[in-house]
Amino acid sequence: MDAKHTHSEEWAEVTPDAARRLVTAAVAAFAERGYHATTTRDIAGRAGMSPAALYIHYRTKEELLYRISSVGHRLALDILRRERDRDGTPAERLARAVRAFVRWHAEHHTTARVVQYELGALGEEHYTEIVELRRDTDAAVRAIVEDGVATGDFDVPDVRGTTLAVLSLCIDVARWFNAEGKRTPDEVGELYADLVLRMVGHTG
Amino acid sequence: MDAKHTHSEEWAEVTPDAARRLVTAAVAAFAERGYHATTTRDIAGRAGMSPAALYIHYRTKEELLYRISSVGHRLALDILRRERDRDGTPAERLARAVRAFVRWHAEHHTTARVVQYELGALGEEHYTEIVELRRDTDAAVRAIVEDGVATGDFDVPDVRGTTLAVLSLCIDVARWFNAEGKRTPDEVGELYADLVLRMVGHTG
DNA sequence: CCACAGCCTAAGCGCTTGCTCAGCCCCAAG
DNA sequence: CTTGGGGCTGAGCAAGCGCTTAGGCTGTGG
Repeated sequence: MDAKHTHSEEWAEVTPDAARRLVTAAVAAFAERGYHATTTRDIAGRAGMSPAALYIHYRTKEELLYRISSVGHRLALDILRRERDRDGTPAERLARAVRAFVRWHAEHHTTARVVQYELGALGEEHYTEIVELRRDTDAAVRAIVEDGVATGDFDVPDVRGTTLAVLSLCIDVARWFNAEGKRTPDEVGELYADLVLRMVGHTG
Repeated sequence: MDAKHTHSEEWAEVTPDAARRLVTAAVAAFAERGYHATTTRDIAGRAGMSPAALYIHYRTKEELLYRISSVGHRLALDILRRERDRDGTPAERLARAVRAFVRWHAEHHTTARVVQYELGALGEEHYTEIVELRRDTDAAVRAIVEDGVATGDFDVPDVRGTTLAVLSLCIDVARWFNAEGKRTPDEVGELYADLVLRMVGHTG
């Protein structure tokens, strides 16, 4: 997993070029209509190829979804882990983590939508693999919350429940965020960082 | 819209009996696999009928989804409006509204999942009709938040954004709630009411 | 020049989909 | 008993699905 995750380089690790074009086409289609309502012909068409070309790079349509889900989950997890491991007070680290995590979900809301809401379409083996990554995501946020409780900076009666709520809140940004709306990803990140600090009872 | 919305009477307004059996069968199937992955044969089978019987009560599969979505949205909206209009301080009213709204989403999480996450499969006319109900839902919560700001009980810099976040948080319960999990709907409602009061800066 | 591997397409196979239709059963009204 | 209509089924249609196959380009190494 590389350092830069800018918008244009989101799928840089997917090669060759044709395979990457298929991934971006599939993300657009899955986000718009959902996995099951998307046809392989639609994906191939958006990537400028014939339907058969898809099967040179991916064995099935589900494998395409798995690639997207796998890369997406790893990107999101890396964002949280990076902020968890940085210096600063628990409040600073939690605020930074939420800001970055929410910004990613807003900026890449099409990718995030597929990653977060199309899990159920994965095959059994792929699904259990992804669930593992989601447990790690939960653990990363919980670690920061627990640090804040230990130092006395946070007042959290139910750490697991609050962690779940924080993640749920941030993830759901992918569902409602609209690029044509009036809020920028930065603004949403800022608002949510403030709300989450309130949720953990940070008095500042 | 009637007073009681207990588990067994959720679809009491749908008649005749066969039409109601189809609705409950469709809710189960849509919640499990999603609208597009569910076949009319599966729905009819769960309701104990032949595939053709579905079309005596509903013109299309989409109309079944619309019925579910319409009834579900109205039930959820009524819960919020009832608490909005009751007596009490803004904090009490907001806490009660969140408790009841979250409890409904947890208890009826299969219905809620369909209602909240399968909107996109609705036809254009039905979709715009449902979006109207969702605007009303947002307005109901916002009214309570605004009351709290007016009385000085709440500290909310961004009313629209905070309202959006509160609703997003509550709605997402339908996605992750698991009936076999360790939290009861009541416990989740209690936790969430507390978290939401923190989000609106209620000092108590 | 040829050989060959990688990438691609046109055509289409087998199957499932949403939905239809002719006709049956059952029971209340005449 | 006859009539008629609502609720239902078995059979099946047209369309669209995921995916496969046979074969054609194109560029590189010998």
